[in-house]
Amino acid sequence: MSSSITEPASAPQSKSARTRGRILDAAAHVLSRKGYAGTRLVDVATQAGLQAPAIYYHFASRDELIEEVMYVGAARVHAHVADVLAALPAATAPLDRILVAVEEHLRYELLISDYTTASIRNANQVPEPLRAKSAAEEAAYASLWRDLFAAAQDAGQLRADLDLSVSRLLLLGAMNWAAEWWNPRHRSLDDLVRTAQDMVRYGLGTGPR
Amino acid sequence: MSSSITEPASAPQSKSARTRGRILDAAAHVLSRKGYAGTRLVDVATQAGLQAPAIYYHFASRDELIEEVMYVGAARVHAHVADVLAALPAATAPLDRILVAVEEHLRYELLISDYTTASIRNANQVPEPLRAKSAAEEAAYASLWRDLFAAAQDAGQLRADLDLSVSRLLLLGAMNWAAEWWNPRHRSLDDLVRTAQDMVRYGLGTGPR
DNA sequence: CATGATTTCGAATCCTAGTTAGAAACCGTC
DNA sequence: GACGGTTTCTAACTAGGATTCGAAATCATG
Repeated sequence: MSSSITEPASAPQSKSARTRGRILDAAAHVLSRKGYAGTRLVDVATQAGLQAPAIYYHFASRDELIEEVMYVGAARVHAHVADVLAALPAATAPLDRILVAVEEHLRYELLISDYTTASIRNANQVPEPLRAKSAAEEAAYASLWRDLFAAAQDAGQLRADLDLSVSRLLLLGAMNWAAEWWNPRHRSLDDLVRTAQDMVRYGLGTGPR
Repeated sequence: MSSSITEPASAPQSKSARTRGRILDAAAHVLSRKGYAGTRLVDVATQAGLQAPAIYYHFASRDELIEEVMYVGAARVHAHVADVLAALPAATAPLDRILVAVEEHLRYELLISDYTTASIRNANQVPEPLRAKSAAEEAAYASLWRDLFAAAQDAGQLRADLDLSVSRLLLLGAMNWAAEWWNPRHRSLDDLVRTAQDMVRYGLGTGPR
């Protein structure tokens, strides 16, 4: 019930809680690949190693399951990036904070979490009622980025004429879209991170080349 | 039958051809919003102003209809951007060509075509067999961009150390993702275009600030 | 190891949506 | 304004998939 952010995959938890977690993982996996309407409980169950009806012991309905995946997806990147930023030395320059956020967002999205790609890809596909919880989370995350940009511009580290809103959305888009093409086998994540950071440094920033 | 790229919405064509076009338009509309599995023929029919079974007079199956939407979506942006580039003075600098391509891709995607957003959003959701035709088209379009980037780097207009492949994909991603958030009511498309171009000019290019 | 609670399963139900068939409506043409 | 072809409709048919139900299996604990 206390569907907090659901521990990534560590806590020893009760038997039931772990099965529940396995179902959520499976749902995230399927949802991120097949989309909202394409997510069948049979597939989720198979992936989780049980039969479809068993899902109903842990979730009231398919929609509730999906709603939670969407929420967890949004909440986790947010929490992860926020944590890393909070751990930074207070003196860290605003632009450097953005660069860190870029790196962490990309790594989390591409390495860790089916949840995040599921929530990203289905943000506009899931029916309204299911979006409430995750939308709030996304808004909060957007806010974090807005603050990062504002701080950087105040510090004169972003071009003064920059449209903060548009450039922020373009940047997030470039990163989110990476899930569509990035492939661990062909590309180094380090290169991707570096290239994205350079796009910020040189494309948005005021520093020297 | 000669499902070429299907005229955007002008040609006087036969009665039948126009209904067929209306169905395709409707399918693109629904597909871009609901995803592959969520695209119901009833919705497509309603949107096109007829009953679901009527669709079968023009298309052999739901999948065939969707396959064509995907193909047309990919083909049209490609054709549009290619045409505009071809009409440019031969002397146009490589970097300027990229800026033009950025502008045209964005305008086409956001203003003209549900097809394009449909094909973009569902590229990874549509089952393999349906992807063949559109995938080929997308590959050709990717190739166009690869050439643009290569030419610009050869001309010394892109940073020499730039990872062409990764930066190209990030740029395309930023643009494709714009369909998820850009709203004609709140944002000016001109601002978006300008900001995206600046990201290229300053973020990837070698020119002066 | 017996017992009650927890968890999962197989079978059945019900609804949705793709598809088909045949009948009507429409359209241009003589 | 009747006729043959074209286009669309209404009324089934069917399969897939969410959900429910009650029985089985599993588990923890005395």
